[in-house]
Amino acid sequence: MRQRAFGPAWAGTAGWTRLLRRAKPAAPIMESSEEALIQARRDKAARCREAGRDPFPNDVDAGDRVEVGALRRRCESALLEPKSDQRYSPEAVSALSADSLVHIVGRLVARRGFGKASFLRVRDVTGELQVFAKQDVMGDAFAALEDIDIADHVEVRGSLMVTKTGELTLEARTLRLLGKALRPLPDKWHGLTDVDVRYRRRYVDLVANPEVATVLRARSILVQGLRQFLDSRAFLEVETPTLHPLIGGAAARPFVTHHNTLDLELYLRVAPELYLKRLLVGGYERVYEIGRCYRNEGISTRHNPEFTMLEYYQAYATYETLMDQTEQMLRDVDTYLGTRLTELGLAASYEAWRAARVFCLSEPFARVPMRAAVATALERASLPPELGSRLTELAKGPRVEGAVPTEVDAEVQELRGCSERAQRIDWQNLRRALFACKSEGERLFVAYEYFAEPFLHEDYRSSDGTLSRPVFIMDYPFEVSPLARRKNGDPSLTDRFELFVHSRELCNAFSELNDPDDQASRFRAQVEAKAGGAEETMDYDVDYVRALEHGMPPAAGFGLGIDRLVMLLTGQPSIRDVIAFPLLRPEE
RNA sequence: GGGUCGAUAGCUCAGUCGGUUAGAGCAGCGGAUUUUUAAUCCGUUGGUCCUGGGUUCGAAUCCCAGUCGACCCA
Repeated sequence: MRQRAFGPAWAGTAGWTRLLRRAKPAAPIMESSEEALIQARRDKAARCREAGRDPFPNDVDAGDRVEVGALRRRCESALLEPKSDQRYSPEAVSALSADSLVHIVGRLVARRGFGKASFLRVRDVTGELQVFAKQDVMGDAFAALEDIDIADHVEVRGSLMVTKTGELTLEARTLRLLGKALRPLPDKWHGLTDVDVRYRRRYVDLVANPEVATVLRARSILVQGLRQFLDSRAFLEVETPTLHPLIGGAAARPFVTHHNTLDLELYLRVAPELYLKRLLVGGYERVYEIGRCYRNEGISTRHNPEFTMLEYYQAYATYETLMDQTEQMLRDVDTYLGTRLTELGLAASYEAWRAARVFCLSEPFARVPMRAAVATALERASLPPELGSRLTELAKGPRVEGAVPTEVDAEVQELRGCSERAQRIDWQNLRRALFACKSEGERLFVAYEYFAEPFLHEDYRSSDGTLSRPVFIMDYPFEVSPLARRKNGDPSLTDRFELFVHSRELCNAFSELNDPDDQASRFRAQVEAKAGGAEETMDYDVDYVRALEHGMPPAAGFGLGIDRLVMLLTGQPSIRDVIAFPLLRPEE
């Protein structure tokens, strides 16, 4: 794609130079306002060069550079009460700094000129600091300001002072351009709001909307927190292939690709599961992988075609062990997030996210078998309890909208009238889904999805009733769980749970199926389903069955969508808000 | 896939019932200003009104088709 956009790769440097020369006409033609803005900045860069100053120097001595955040911490004792006002005592600051020179670097984000003086605002990765540039202090160095624009990278050396409004300020002695920005930043007050442009030019979004940078930082912290949690429990982080010859590990449509030398059709992995369990066969008892998975599905506020998943596998554990561990893990990473953000001076963001949460992690999570969840849901909707065993009849109604009402339609009308909640059930799609079912297990799963899942946040509440309580839905039918171990005493179910937080699916885990013969029959069922027209199925993985035949220890496995975890804990409504570069249709 | 809404200056937005040369704020440029906080004041540059058709004496505005996006539903 890149090569098509920029010309053949072999064009080389000469080609580039020609292109650049052509792009810079002798007499600038202002075809648009944007070009004029860029040209003005080019002109300033040219002026710098003429004066012997490189607008893109590479000789910054960062040895004595101080981060703005460190500077503020250093001056913390000079803060006046209340400290939240961020006002400083001039005497205290001057006593602390003792007139020593301070060196900062960063991007110029604001500027207010006063003739022979100027207020600048410089931002580095830790924060922002005001700079006061005065001609009488800087002398000839003051002239450097003429070639500097908002958005440029600069370095400033000077001494700390406090303005009469109490703001900690660097009084500049020298100021140097470190990197010319040829394009302006968006509106300083309104920033960049066009959602499409924000995702396409995330580099601008991050500068214009600092809270975006905080969310992505939170993502990084959460991944770090998950690693710490697992590392401290003797898990081994591993990497398994993302190029798979077979589809396996999840019910999803894959991306297809091709290896030239092997002339091999390959799929981008939909899940790492089957490789991780091969490692259990090989003798590792605890492994995990945090990695990208790819599913060829639609794009929505909850789906991006590539997303990051944590999967871990623990030998000699069951899904019950993992439920306890999951509660602990979520509480631990949330605490870690708060701690780290506070250390970074971002406590306010964390507190705001936390205050806005409509769920609670502190109380024990609910644990509800799927059948019980359906029964409860029917009861809460004032629907007849025997409805759960009449699902086949429900599926028989005509599925075409606007068709002549039949007895079943009349029945649905009656059911809908049972309660306000019964009206909110998506009966049409429920029937459509039931119609496609080929087993009791699938019908139970569909009943759960339509009767219970959308209402979990209403049915399971914190002890004071103000927040929703996370709930483990347990014991999934084996037909929808082709890799999970059957339940002792009820082979129609599996030892599996999914965790829902405020009705959103977050985790999926189960005791692993390690009986190779049972696994083989499950694969066969998948293949039959595919032959029957199902699109989201797994392939029969002969090698995986062979691995199981070598003996896999009893184990439990766990999966968690990292993107969804970040959305949940940082209160982001769209998955695109927690992915730096979400998939978009190409420009033009 | 369906529905709703949207696209006007680099950014954020006005634009009446279809009617003169499409406006404002920010940014930019020129000037004034040595403690500002979205600084202020004076002047000023900048437009493929998403694209293509149509209706009309006349279209940013109305109609049709398309592109892209957001939200909701599937």
